[in-house]
Amino acid sequence: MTLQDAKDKFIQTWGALGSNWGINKTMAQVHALLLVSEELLSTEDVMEKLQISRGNANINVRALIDWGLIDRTNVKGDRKEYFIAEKDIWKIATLIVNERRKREVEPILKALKQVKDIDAKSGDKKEIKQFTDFIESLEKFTGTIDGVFEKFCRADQSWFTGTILKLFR
Amino acid sequence: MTLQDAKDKFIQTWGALGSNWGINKTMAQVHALLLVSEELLSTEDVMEKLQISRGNANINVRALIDWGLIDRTNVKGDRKEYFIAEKDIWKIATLIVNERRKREVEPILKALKQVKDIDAKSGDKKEIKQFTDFIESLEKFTGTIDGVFEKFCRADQSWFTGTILKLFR
DNA sequence: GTGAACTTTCATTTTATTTTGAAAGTTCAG
DNA sequence: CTGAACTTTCAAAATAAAATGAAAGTTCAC
Repeated sequence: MTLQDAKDKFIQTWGALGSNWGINKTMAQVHALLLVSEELLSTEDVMEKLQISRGNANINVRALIDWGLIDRTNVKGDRKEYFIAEKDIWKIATLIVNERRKREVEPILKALKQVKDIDAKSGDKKEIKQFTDFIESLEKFTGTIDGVFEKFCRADQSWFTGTILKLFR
Repeated sequence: MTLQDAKDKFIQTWGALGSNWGINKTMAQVHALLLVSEELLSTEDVMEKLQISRGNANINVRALIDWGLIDRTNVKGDRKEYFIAEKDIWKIATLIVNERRKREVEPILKALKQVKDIDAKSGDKKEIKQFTDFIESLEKFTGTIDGVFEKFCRADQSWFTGTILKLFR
């Protein structure tokens, strides 16, 4: 396999993986492309290398910027925008985890809270308690896991590898 | 809001959440329905309560059984199959994490391994090293995280709350 | 064995998500 | 200002994913 084949294959694979994780295929592919590119790439370059339309390239590049996974740069004497990816795996992971935390945990907790507001007359007392107990255990669990991930994102890698990993042998 | 409204809303919410996590909407809804049902439900019941077709109900119930999230039971004097959900949040979480680990980590590692087999003549030596170094850091990271989740799944809740949670304050 | 009760399959239809590309918007050197 | 270079938007088209339901398959009491 040539280096180019390997890069292409990596881009395809990363794209497929993205789909399993709620990140769309093209966004993941653009990310992968930038991860394995030495040089800065413009929207034009992304369009050409992945054979996608201008709109599609623009939207996904923008999303990656929102997530903090890539940055805009400028090249002197050129009006085009160029993009570069954060290459440190630890940083990539914390950016992704943090972004999903922000987008998802809040709505979950909000929905669970709403669902606990039940008219006492609407059902058997025991049955209502059973339901609200379940929802509360879900709320508590969600909060706990969220806390762990939040700390994970704020922590630096050495604390994690030094302190945490030992416990997970 | 009546108890029934609350249950319905929970089912809808859980379904929407599922979509964000690579679990299809109906599968998540069937799961939610069984989570908030006191009694055993048959395929027929699931079809009726969620207004879905027999095929759809069957496929998603089967998937939930594969994941270990629900069990089949039999009722004496009735040939129908009835289903019941595991209700302990900790168990639910570990079942899901473990299932996704099994399904996803193996393919990732396999793909990354393949992509490292690069013909040395196909590119600048330094460039090849840069790429394979990156892939290796990804492999290492994936393995580490996988290990953490594996331990998480095997651990019991008290070890987690007692030992781990303290470190994540 | 037989057939009623139940479960599974899968070609077709429906729904949801992504992509396209042309047009509108923005920026800035001259 | 002006217009060329570039970026963003969005309605329509294409693609992908999920649901339907009728038919085929299975099981088991009699």
